[in-house]
Amino acid sequence: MEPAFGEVNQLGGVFVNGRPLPNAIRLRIVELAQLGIRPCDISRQLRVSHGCVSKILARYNETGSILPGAIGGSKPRVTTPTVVKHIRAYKQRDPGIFAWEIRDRLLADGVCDKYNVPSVSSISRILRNKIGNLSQQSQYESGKTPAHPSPQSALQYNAIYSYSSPISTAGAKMPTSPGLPALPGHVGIHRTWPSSHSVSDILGIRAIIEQQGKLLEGAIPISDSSSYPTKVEEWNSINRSHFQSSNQAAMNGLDKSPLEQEVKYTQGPNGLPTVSSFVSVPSMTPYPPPTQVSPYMTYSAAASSYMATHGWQHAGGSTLPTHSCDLPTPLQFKSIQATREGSHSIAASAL
DNA sequence: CCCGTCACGGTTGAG
DNA sequence: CACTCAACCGTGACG
Repeated sequence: MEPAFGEVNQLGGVFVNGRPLPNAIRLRIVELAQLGIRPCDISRQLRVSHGCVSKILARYNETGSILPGAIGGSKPRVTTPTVVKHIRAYKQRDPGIFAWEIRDRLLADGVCDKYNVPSVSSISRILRNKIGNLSQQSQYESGKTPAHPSPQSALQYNAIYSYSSPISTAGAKMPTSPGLPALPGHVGIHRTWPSSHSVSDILGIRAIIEQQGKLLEGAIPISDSSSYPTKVEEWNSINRSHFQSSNQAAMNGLDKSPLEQEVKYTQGPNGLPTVSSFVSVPSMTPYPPPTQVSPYMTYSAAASSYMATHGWQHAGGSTLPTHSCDLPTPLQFKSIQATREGSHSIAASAL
């Protein structure tokens, strides 16, 4: 059973044991690091354990992704990507082929041996679930190896992060940033948008996306586990929230990260999105005053409301994994950098 | 003091 | 449908 509230770590930050940090915080960790802020200061400022900061940054440098890995589930035992690929090939070559024939062929072609060959029923299920729609790539195809990312998830990550990066700071700072991973090619952002009905088009943010520049692409897990099967309902809700929040984006102005709008949405999944309480807060509290407890406070009117109503807490149900935050305005970043000189001053000022 | 690493107690979800 | 279990999580402590 999942706790309704998170726990508080030594630094006063709120976390939920066993669950990933909100994407917004992960993103912020990377952003701060790219601004040259030391991990230990990031740790203090965001009240995330340094081990965690270290891990997230290490992963980011390695994979280019700020996202947590795929939790749970099990790897396919017999229906490995290779097997699926072969089955698909057989089926394409001979659409009328029977499952038992496929089984025989897998054995004959040496794809499987008698120990790991899928049962006829498994093959049927594969045919039904993974190959029934031949236009749809097998989600497992690339597994966790940084091979080719599924366009779908790339799209979805784009939808989140492109949109959420602090535009001005990212654009200005990123290009020569050292921590930035070398990204394969220059994969255009909208290359991954499937159609003209993409979110960016609808929201009219393409221009923004293009301005985003490097950080944006850095934040997109182009080469990492993005191809890992992603929970569809998450993306549904994300996209939903984007649609839903589109007017708010226009309404709220520049400093409002879209992720915030997602929270607005997720904050009231069962009722009305609690927009009003949200909108006013971030601009008032750039960083938590000393008395406040959690960095999450920054993201919502109160930690309790954040924790209590946040969708990601729900076990089993359709989770809304993206979390939002008010990404620091350029101003805030400047102040951070200004205090950068003394290593303690940041923590002091942030706390 | 900083930071990489890892045991730990936890959650998740495909099989 | 309940269960299993290997994946991942962040914290906290150690070196």
